[in-house]
Amino acid sequence: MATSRAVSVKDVAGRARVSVGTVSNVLNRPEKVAPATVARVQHAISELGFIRNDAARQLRAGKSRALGLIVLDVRNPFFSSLALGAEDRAREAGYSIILGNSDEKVERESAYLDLFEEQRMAGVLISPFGDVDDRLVRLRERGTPAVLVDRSTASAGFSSVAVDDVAGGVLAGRHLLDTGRRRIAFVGGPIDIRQVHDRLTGLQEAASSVPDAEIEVLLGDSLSIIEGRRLGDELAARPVAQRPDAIFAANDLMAIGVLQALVMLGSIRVPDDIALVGYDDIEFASGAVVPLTSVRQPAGLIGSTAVEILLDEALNDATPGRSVVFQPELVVRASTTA
Amino acid sequence: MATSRAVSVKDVAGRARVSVGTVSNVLNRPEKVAPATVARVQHAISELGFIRNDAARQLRAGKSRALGLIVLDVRNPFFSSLALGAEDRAREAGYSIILGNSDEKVERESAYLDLFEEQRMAGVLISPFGDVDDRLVRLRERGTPAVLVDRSTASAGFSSVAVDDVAGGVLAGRHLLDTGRRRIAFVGGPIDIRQVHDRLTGLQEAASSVPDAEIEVLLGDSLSIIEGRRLGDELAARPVAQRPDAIFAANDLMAIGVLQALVMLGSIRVPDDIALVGYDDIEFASGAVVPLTSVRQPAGLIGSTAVEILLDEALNDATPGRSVVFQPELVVRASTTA
DNA sequence: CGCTTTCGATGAAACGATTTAATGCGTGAC
DNA sequence: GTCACGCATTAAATCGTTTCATCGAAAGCG
Repeated sequence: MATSRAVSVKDVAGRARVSVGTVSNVLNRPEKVAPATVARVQHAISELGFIRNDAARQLRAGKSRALGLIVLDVRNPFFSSLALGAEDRAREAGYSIILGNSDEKVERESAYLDLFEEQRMAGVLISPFGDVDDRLVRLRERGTPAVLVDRSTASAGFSSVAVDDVAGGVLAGRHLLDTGRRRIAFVGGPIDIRQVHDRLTGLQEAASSVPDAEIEVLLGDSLSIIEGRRLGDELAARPVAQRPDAIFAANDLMAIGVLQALVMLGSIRVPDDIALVGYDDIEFASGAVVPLTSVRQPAGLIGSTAVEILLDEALNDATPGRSVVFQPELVVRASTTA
Repeated sequence: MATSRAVSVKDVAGRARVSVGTVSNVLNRPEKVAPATVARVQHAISELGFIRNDAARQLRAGKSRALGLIVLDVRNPFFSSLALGAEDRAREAGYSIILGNSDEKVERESAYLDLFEEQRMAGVLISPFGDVDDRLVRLRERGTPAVLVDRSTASAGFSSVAVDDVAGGVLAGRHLLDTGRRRIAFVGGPIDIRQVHDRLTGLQEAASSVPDAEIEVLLGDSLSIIEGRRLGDELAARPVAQRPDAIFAANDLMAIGVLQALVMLGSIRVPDDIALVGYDDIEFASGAVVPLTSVRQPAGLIGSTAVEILLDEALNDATPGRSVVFQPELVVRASTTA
């Protein structure tokens, strides 16, 4: 490597004939420095092509200027939108977002928490999969606040931003029941994912007021298109009499998978034979084979609100434990109405 | 804050009655330390809950253990998959990925490059939007190699991993022509995005051998569903005689938008009235209103290969300028065949 | 003309880990 | 009994920035 040794504040100071302290001041509070000196230093900076070393800065500061975000699945458009909302809000405040993908796996989730801990993140946003309360408490003790996204029950006094998933489940269930469906299958992922659990609870709640309503629960390994298709295939393979007349999928990814299994492979008509409701209202829901009725969540807003709260706790020592809950909204499309 | 001051190697050393150097050795090369000492130190570490400060480590090392990845749009499943492939490969090597979203904007792209430069990234992967060659050259001079993803022409001697987009365009074009289409509209985004340019070039190349083939070019502001829908609406609003009989969209997002405009709003039949080909073959393509014929790219493989090359350059000083080009593959579905 | 402010700039001391050259110590060879 | 050697450990230097106490000079005031 012909790379010459990196240029530091020391070099800049030498070139501009000032002390390193002054260079630092020019960088961080130029108003405290005489205009002529500022100009001289800045000239030296650009002449030498000086770039501030963030590691040194962080070491001194004891804290990073980044926020960690751990989501269940980056490939889910709901989470990409959430991440985008978070990123935009963070950037306004001069922070950046480090995105981690737990992929619904505890080891990966835990590995990212380790990483964020080593990096002394200014704060952590997490859509938890495993039981991370202890980890988050430890982080908080070390001065890194955490905010739970997409989880309404504020465990261990953490702030949270979420959508009322039980209400969402009720919305979906009631809609299906209102349109005359009685045998509803819930197609979900791991039940220990809180979202899955709550949406199912909402569905059951809606069904409890309708005497002849039956609910069947099918759980896959993950909330993905593939798993949706697998469970859809299972349903399609049944004799007609044993099929449900409606399906509520835990998210749109699964719903799209189910749709593929029913309509494209199983030649079952949606909604005529089976009605279908998804969750999240991702952009692709309206463009599906049969446009999907879905429970909409304001993904970007969740992300930006969570960052807002997190920064408030990180910068202003705001008390944690705040809990923002958005209300979901049912978007009716062809998959449930003729 | 009741937060007690952070525990450092010094505290661990004190507790284990060894020097800080030994603690560092236990952390980084335990085999150099007597087993009994290792045990004692590790015991102290867990007793005190010591977490290594990455900033200090990096400062000393002069280099981060992270790779930066800048993509045009995280919400595009193609890029999420690419990012996932990159992340997996990086993790195997003990590196992490910092994901940046340029959103097809030069300022944001540039801001991420600044950030990565300040962080002394071990390497940078970028799917470039603006003209970033100068920036990348500067990074390289400072010891941070860069690999271009999704861009085949290796500018300024950088390595690159991409798919032959011209070939992809030819594939799409030839398929449409083979199925009897003659008036083909290309629906794309900013033509200065290389992918858009090359895919169009491929289409034109395919058309050049068919005398009565006509190509019309419609360019939107971004490669998104929304823009696709807007351009689709434009086409749908035309009198029938002035409509094309086929559309090649620059990516699946646009194709899905076009599809929504044609089928759901414009009641134009696909493929009967107009055939449609997309690009990327994202997971949602097969589940679209009309399952989409698309040109498939191995997104995850592109990501992992790029990381592989990048790490090779970063760690082993491998010579840059390597260029890996994957061949695209046409996946035919209902949007082009009855 | 002295005395106090004010302003700008300085220099040294952190921050927390890694790395090096040096040290102590016991062992085996002669 | 001395010397050399290998091994485990240590002490000190280092990375590049920020911060804080300090200092000098110029300016304001009576």
